Amino acid sequence: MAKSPFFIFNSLRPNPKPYFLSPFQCFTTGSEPGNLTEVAGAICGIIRTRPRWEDTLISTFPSVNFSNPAILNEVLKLQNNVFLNVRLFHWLSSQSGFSPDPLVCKSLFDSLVEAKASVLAKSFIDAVPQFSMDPRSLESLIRVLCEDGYVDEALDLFHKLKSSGVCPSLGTWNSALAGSVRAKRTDVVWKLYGEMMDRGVTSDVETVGHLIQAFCIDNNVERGYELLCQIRDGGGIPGNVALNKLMSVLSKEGNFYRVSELLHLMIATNNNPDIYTYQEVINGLCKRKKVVEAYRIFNDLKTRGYAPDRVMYTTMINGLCRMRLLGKARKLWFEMMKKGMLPNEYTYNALIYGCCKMHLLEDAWKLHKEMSNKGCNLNTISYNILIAGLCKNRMASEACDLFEEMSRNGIIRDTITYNSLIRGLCSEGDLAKARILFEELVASGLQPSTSSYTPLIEHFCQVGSTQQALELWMDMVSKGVEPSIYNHECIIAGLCKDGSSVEGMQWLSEMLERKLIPRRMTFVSLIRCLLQQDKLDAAFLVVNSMLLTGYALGKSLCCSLLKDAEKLQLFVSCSCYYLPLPQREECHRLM
DNA sequence: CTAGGGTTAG
Repeated sequence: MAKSPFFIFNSLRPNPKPYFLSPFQCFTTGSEPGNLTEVAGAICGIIRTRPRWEDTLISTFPSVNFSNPAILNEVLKLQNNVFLNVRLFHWLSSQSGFSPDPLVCKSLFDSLVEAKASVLAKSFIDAVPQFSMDPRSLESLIRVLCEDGYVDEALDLFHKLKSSGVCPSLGTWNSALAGSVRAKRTDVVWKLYGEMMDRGVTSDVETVGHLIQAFCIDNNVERGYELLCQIRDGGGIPGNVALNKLMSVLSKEGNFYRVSELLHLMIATNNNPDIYTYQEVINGLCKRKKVVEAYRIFNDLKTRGYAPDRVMYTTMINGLCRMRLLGKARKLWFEMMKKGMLPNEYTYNALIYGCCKMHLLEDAWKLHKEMSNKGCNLNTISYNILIAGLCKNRMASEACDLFEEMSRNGIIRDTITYNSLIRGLCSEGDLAKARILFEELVASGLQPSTSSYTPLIEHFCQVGSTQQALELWMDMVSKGVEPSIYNHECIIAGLCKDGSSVEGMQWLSEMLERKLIPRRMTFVSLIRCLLQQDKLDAAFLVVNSMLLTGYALGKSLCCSLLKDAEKLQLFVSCSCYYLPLPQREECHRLM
């Protein structure tokens, strides 16, 4: 265990001879193999025991010529640690007079690739450009880089190979495509595939499988499906990973005709659907609110011998919770535990969401505590679910406590966190606190969304602070956030409340110009406001555009208008041409 | 020994 430098010197002392040889004489004859091993061992010892061996190595071994492949190879072999070896190599390279041996470079590089140290191997190549690694080694590096998700670096190597006139094997192309798909870098997928085509590489089913997945990532299921049909007609079928991905997208977009077609195809070609496949089907059905169907399939699978795993249970529990079927969700929760599967953060989040939806905040809160006691990873989403649930149930102050707990636990808050709280505080009338949170949202560098402004604008208008709402509007526009139809309507309602009916009309006409269709209520309140101020002509103008928008007059509004029957008659005779027959009849009847 | 799946507001 004596690893001090003194120990090394002691062990060297009996045979100091080599240190007094000139660099060119040193270990070049092979006549003293014992010395070579011994010195290499001493060098390794220094490197192993001194964290800053770079400072002393040369002065300790002044006569050792590290450019000599025999000695360097011996050191590398003895040291048997690829990372230390590379560090030594890079350091030597920075010393003047060092000229690395090509074989040493190759063996170092190969050991890096073998250790799957993708980044180090790539930077090794970049640092030692004078050596061209052989194409087989480069191809292995491409695979390792892709496994680790460094697809740009892999692409760079493809170009290196290309410039040296070598075309990689299909396996290398495929692994690069696989890595790019995994990293969701479809730009790289298409670039690689384009180059494959240019160089006349014949692709196989695996290639097609990757392309199908890339189309799915690009939201282009149609092309993915087409590709599947093509290869099917040619007698091939890609693996289940690609098919399941296609299934996932088809199912989420509700194309259940094709989902079932794909299931049949899988069965017919002996690519039997697995739990991943059915999990995608069930998830899609739930997303499309066909939870009863999903639940039927889920139970069906169990009787047919499939063993749902935790993800599948969670998906089903989540679907049931979304549709307020909390009882069934709880049943599955216990069933899952009985089978020895513990709920994880996804499962907890699903059930907490369900409890919130059913206004069972005690239960939700209990689950939240249980979750953190059991060491589940509480993340932004778990907090967001409970915060939104509390806010919806008028428990904004409890939600604020959770908000504080987040920062204590080091959980990042996102826009949704803030938006939920702002909404909750506004609906309980605490506009001041909501406003502070809004400022905090902006100050923390998050981009506010339409939903950050909506509750504030809505409630400022409701309490008669339309001016503040208008300021928020300006802020919104200046930050490039698109106001919603509802935002417009709130402002109009606020202006009416303030008696600013003319401004209200301006806002309304701007909405109509921008083809934003207000709710009927917006027209009605503006008309009532104008009538109250005896602005009859203006009121009739608004009535006209309301009818043109396709809303009926309605009895109570007609009664208000009938107070000035003469003008109503004038209006009706002018505008009935525009009206659909039932409304025209309604007007005449009311006359 | 291989890939691939699930969660939040309005």
